[in-house]
Amino acid sequence: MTVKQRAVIFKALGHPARLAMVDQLVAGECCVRALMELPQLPKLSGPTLSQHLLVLKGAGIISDEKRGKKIFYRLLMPCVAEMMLCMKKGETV
Amino acid sequence: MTVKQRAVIFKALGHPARLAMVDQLVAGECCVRALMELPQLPKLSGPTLSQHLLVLKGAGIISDEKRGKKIFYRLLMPCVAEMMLCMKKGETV
DNA sequence: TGATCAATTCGTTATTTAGCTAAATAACTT
DNA sequence: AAGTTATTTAGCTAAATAACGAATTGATCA
Repeated sequence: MTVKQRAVIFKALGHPARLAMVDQLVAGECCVRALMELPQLPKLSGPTLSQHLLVLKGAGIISDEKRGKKIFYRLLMPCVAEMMLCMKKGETV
Repeated sequence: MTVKQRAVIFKALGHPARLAMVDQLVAGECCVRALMELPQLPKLSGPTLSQHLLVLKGAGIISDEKRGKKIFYRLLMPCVAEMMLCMKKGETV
């Protein structure tokens, strides 16, 4: 993995809204509506969230799958999930 | 550790120049001149690098110490070092 | 003291990002 | 077929970021 590739991943995670969504996705897949209603997010518009999801997808962190009229997002990188848990605990940082 | 705090850290790591410098610091402390000459960095000016170092410092990822006329930077977060090694190997991601 | 080296701060410019509203698409429901 | 729900695309503005050269600071060396 090159420096550039890694930078794209970190950059994507470097926004509170995107990080909050990833936090949620660590617990399991979600549709956009559910992500929109997270209390940690400072109520952003639907389109704005959609853009953030696109950024995460572009970085390869999440994937989406359409089922019925909903689109479900899922975390692709287990390592990211571990990192999140580690950082949230505040251990070692 | 809150979402915002974590986002600041990821954001700081989300730039190729900063990530390349962190990569180098994983191996041990460095002065700015040494960091400027990293082959992975697309030759940026001194002032520009200085700003990037400030961002990393602001995020709490590195610290600096003046010794003689040089300033040495050092990595503060062991967890970040581990993450880097893990990602570079490309395992699990 | 004056020159030099290491790094930073300042002031400016170009680019990118974040957010919004309005409009469009896609799939279900009646 | 028309309406509803879920989400994205388009087009825009304001704010943040990245980069540079010039000037500045602080410490050593001659």
